[in-house]
Amino acid sequence: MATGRTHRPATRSRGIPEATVARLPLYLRALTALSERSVPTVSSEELAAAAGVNSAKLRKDFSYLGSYGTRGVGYDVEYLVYQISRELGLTQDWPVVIVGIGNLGAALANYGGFASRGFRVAALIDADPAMAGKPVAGIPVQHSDQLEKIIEDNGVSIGVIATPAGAAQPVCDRLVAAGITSILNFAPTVLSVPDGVDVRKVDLSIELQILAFHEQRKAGEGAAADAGAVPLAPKASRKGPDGDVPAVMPA
Amino acid sequence: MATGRTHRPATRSRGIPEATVARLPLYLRALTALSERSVPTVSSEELAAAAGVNSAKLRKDFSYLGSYGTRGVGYDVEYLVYQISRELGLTQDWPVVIVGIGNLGAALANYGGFASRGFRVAALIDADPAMAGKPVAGIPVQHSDQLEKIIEDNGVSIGVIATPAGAAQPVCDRLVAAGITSILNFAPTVLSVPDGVDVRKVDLSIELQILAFHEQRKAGEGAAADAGAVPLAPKASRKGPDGDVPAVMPA
DNA sequence: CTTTGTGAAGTCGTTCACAGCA
DNA sequence: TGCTGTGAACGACTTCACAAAG
Repeated sequence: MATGRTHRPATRSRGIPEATVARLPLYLRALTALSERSVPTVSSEELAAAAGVNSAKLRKDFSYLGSYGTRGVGYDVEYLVYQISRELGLTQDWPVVIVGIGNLGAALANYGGFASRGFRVAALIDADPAMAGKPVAGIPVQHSDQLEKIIEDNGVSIGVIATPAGAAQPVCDRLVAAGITSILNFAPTVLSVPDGVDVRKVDLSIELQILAFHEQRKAGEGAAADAGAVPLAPKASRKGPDGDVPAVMPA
Repeated sequence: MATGRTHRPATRSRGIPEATVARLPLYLRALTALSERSVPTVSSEELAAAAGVNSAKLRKDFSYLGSYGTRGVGYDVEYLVYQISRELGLTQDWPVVIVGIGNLGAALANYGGFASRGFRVAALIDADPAMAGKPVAGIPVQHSDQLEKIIEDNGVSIGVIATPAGAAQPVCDRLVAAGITSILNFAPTVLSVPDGVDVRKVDLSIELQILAFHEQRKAGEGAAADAGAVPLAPKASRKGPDGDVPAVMPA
């Protein structure tokens, strides 16, 4: 995901597998729900069901964090909430900036899931001067001239990019130059960043395309199920220059 | 990802690895950009760079689709665009419904990346009667009473859930009952669905939490780098009931 | 007797490195 | 000669299955 070399391929010490890290927020969510219902303990089986994974995976995941369970009993909910929160770094406050306050940027600014997990929207930044000063989610939008100053003044290390694709790389470069070391990218572009900067991307249309792939398979299931090469090209070459290649993208 | 058993674990025939499927949209995006610049051919090396992966992976991915390249030359851009589009099922039109027209739902309705890839927003649905009739992104919002009818009338098989967490499972159940077989879930809940229904989820706060995890590591890097157990708990048990466990979630 | 924690086995995915074709 | 296509080696993640602990 991250372009930069970061997640210690060497040093082999307390490395939690990436796949495990990606599931910790899931466990935390399930545990928080249990905590709110004042449930004191859970078994790996119950918690796994609530998080949508299987229990062996969950136990192995937790084993990377330490031995936090009690055999024959299960896990103490409050204690686990705390341990996972700490592991994820959520016991501290993370100021974030959102750059690009269009529909998506505004939705992100309004999104409650951030604040409730220790992420504080420190600033909203947009390139459109007409936006400047207008409050979104109660926070006044600032012009991108101020980008560097805002990041330094607030000690921001996480940036969210919600600009159009074309603006994403320049914005990214400025964020990195200003000291940002983690970026969540919603723009449909590959960002290049120096080593030491993490990038994660969320591409809404990619998810739909993956669903479409599987959906297509379902449709062609009753019919010609497994008759070798189903609708594939003539297998060998078909290297006709082009011209008859159907137009796919609606401009 | 999907809760239901779907992706043929047996039958071993033309199975494209899930990891490859997830990258096809990435390649497609890079190829589309090349196509727009009228670039006729690309090498695996160039295309890999544009898509942000390494070239060996890309070649292996393409090998699952067939032999679409020319040794010594590279890949024909237009031809590949077509092949990948077809493989993903994007040569057909996919009507989708978006349920939950809050900030996020509205942003999704306005998102250009859907329409440009064969996804057509067939309807916007919300439970709030006050929203009914109000146009969002040029499409009038319909009340959720109509949900089943809308799905049947439009032959919709893909649904997007952008409701609050509490409403997601009931909405999901209704979508499935009405014939939806693919769901993109933005609500922060685990959805349970019957076999044969695919669910993919996008959780905005999870991505930030993963970034925070790595960010935390970076901070503690210069200091006590690899001194065994860094800040971890007393290793053995610490099973005190609770009470002194720090509060983590700000209510 | 219940449920965790974990070696060992199994599965999936990535990378290497080179044979084969244009 | 240049670049694709792919077995084979490698590494990461998952699942199994059971010993150990409460």
